[in-house]
Amino acid sequence: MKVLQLHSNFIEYEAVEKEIEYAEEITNKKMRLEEVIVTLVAVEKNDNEKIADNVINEIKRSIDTIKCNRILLYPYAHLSQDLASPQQALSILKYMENILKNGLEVYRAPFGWTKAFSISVKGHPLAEHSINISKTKEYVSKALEEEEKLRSYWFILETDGRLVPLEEYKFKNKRLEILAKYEVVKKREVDQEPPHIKLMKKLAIADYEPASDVGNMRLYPNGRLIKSLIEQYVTRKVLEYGAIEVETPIMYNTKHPSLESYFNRFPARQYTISSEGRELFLRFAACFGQFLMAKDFTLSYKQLPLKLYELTRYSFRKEKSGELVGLRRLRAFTMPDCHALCRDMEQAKEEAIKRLRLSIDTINALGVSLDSVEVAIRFTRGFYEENKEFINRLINIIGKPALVEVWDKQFFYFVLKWEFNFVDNLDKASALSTDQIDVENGARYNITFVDEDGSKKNPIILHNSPSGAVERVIYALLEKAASDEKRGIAPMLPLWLSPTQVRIIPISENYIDKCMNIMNNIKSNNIRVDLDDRDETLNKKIRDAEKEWIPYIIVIGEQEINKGTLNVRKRREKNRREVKIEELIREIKDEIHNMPYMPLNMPELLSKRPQIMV
RNA sequence: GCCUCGGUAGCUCAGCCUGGUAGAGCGAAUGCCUUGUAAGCAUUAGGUCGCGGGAUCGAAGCCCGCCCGAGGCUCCA
Repeated sequence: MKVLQLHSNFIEYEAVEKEIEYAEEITNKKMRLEEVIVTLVAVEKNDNEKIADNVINEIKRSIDTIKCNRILLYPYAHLSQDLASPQQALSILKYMENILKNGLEVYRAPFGWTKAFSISVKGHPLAEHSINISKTKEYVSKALEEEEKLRSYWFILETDGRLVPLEEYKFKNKRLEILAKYEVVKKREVDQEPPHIKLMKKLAIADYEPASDVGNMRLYPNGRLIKSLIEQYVTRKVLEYGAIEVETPIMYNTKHPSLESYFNRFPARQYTISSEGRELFLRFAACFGQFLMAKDFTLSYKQLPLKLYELTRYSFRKEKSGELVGLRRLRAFTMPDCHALCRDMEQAKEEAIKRLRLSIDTINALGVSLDSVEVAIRFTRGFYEENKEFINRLINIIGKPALVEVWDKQFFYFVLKWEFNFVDNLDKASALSTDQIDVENGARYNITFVDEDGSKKNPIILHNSPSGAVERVIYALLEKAASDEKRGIAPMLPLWLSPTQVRIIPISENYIDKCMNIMNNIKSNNIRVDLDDRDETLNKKIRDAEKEWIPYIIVIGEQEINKGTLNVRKRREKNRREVKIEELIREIKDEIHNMPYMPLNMPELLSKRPQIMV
């Protein structure tokens, strides 16, 4: 709604002729008012009573300052390019008139007439005031709306394939029980903040960015380094599995037919932006881009399964503002997204098994581990009846009981979905790795391959994120560290992810040169090493290094220089020992094995570093 | 969106109830100290107390309005 308020000495208008069919019937064609706030109003397409309420509040606010309580509502279409229908506009105008009458002297010029008018506007600074309030259009997918009506049946799937109704199951695993309650009852009362939020700030990994939208984080150098290493590892893993990496746009036209219907099958909220009259939305996964690309491929059954991969930086989901928590739940996040186009259900099932193994390997290597994750599998009853053996294979590989949700009919685009849920220190569950068997989008996006008999067919598509969102992996690692700390274990990140792996501390500035030599030696072995050259006491430097969770601390003084050894303090073992430099390098390289390496993401001298957090 | 809490120095926070010269610790700068495994000492700089209005001789504090942020609830990667 667009409104222009004019504090006037007088206005005179005359209704000349009906402009539209819906014009109001009127008695007084001429009108003159004095000492009045003329309020020109254009009602726009998406306006409703709630918006009208907001406008009324604005109007009242300015009236209070002007101290004039006579007001003329004057329909004035030319304020907007995006008008509501006449019926809608008139009903909202009448609504506003009624509300405003409560306490004000309100007149309304007739709607739907061509009018002649003269006006004399006062000259004071507050005499003219414009108001523009409009609904930010939010698309809510049908899937999201209908999900609420969805009827689910819950079970626990035993590793021998037995499906035990949830209410009959005796839980041996507390976390699985937590996940089950979490999913089924869908309610948890907790009033603490999750421990990873303080940690992500203290370790200078990530923080909120008030100048952005909520759920869009800033990543400090440590966070960028950690995230980059995880991204590299997952990407390498997926490429080794045989996927082809591509890159696709992050925004799409809402009017595209495939997207519009897909959108209505995916339960998520979107960011939308308009540009040159088009409505665009930001992707919530890499599906669209990859499918739109795949439909232009010429494919034979011989080339299937075809695996496409993209690391989406970013995927956007406009979660309700109150749902966003630290690194657990974001509006912009990075997600590896790997689709496999399969010839038929048989091939899809074979491929799904491979991808389950891939996902298990991936989270194990990342340091989250299958042990610290609870599995949920969801499928339609029909799929289960026909594929019991396949589901047995899944649970066999997983090797522990899983929560099962069964739907009577197919509600989403997939017939089966599994995910690994990390349960945190406050018993909150959130999904990491996932895979889905999609039987709709091949046709929806018109992706085709030529089968053995020469006919064109649509592939079955698998949607796998082997690690889940990268930010969420970091969240899981921090929550694990916090839980270690609670149990009296020194918290730390996996060695390959530690921003500094080795810190060298000279006893005094006299040894800095020698330390530089040692540092360069270690660095040449692809180990992240830095040097605390600040003018602080030894104790202070040790303390600071411990606060940063640095896995190896080396103190260098006269003794070490003379002996040619290193005095190493190892965080996890809380001990000190003397080793030769080659031994230390060997030990570290063995532990990192072949996980990715990136150099230090800060100056190697601490004295040259900006101080980021307390 | 709803509920709750919050916004004071670069950071963490005290002061607010009961109005009267704006505080501490950490960090920073400078100097002293030259260190043997989790905080050495001193000095200095640093604030539009989120914004606007009201009542008051006087507001960080009381009243009203607004803005911003966080956590929780529903959900997902």
